[in-house]
Amino acid sequence: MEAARELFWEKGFEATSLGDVVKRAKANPGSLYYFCKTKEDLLLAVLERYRELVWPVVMEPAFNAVDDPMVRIFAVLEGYRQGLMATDFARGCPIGSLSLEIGEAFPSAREKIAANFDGWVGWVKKCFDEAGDQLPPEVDRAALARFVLTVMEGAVMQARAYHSLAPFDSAVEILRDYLARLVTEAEART
Amino acid sequence: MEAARELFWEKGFEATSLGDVVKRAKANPGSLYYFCKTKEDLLLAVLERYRELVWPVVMEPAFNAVDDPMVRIFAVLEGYRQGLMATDFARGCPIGSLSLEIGEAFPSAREKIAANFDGWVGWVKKCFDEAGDQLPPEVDRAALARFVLTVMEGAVMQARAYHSLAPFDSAVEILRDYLARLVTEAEART
DNA sequence: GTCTATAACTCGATAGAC
DNA sequence: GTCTATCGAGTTATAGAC
Repeated sequence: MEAARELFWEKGFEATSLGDVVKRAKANPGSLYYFCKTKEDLLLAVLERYRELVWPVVMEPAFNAVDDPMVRIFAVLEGYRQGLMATDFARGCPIGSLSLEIGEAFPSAREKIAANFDGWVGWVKKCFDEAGDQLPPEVDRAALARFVLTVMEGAVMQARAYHSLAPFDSAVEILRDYLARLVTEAEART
Repeated sequence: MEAARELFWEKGFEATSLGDVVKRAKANPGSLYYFCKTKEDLLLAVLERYRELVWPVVMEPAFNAVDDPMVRIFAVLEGYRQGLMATDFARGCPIGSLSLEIGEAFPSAREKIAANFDGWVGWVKKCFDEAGDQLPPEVDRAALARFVLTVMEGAVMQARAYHSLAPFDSAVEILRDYLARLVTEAEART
């Protein structure tokens, strides 16, 4: 299962054969079949696993490291930046990649992907909620949190295509500028 | 070739077999092989074709329909919105999808994907350049144009995952708010 | 529950006649 | 240049012994 998660991340779903999975897991085809009837089931299990991992792997480090909730957002994004660097752009956001690859092929997988996005966005929304009156009251915290995900996914995609952190950094910088303008506006209001 | 382009768009690269391609094209395996030795060659040809299509398909309609370069940006984004609706979220940005699916598998394809992104961003940058002093002078037009691509890709990804235009519309709305703030700042400066 | 062996099929790629 | 036929490898999935 962990082997499947790694391989889907590295090579994608279709490009990973069940043979690859059993080989990586040092198991046998029969054992895989015992736990998981089809490749689609394996994908669903992997997506469920990712949902459990988003807090300990992506969010918790940022929440522990940074008190200011508005700054914490950028610690989360910095995590993805580190991931890109550590893998030499070979791996970005596994959910984003699977999202576009799966498309309409497996509706149940698509739902689990949406659930993964919801979980991610939920944590970021918590930050914006916690920020309180640092943001103007009329700003939609949920929409803003989703926008952070939007920017992260688009930025990771381009960084991988170019093998360069420049598109990622420049996107984060513009997001930072936008949030700073919102904060400035909230301050001017008081 | 056109058949391959459609199928890579609909199902992705790995999920499309050369058999699918010859069937869609009503051709024979031998003919495909005559023009294109490998599946990777076919992918490169498709990506090259996309580079030619970005102006007539994506940009030209928006450039013809809208004079104001800052408004034109949103006509481009509206085109993607229409595409999502017309295909019931089955197809988004073909380059974005191929980008994440290919990853490191085919370096030459990765370069062509980056070239596609460059082309797209180039047209949007033209709009910002044309906007002149509607934007503050210190704003980096190239980075801002790339940010529009970032937002579009992230927004299309989520719209497809949720089968809903809401994440797309909300991202575009926030982008619109950001650009409006830049314009307001430029006006205040004069 | 885990192993070996393999069925049933599809894949990309190609040879050789026309 | 386009056809038919097919190779050999790799695919998902499974049966049946241990």
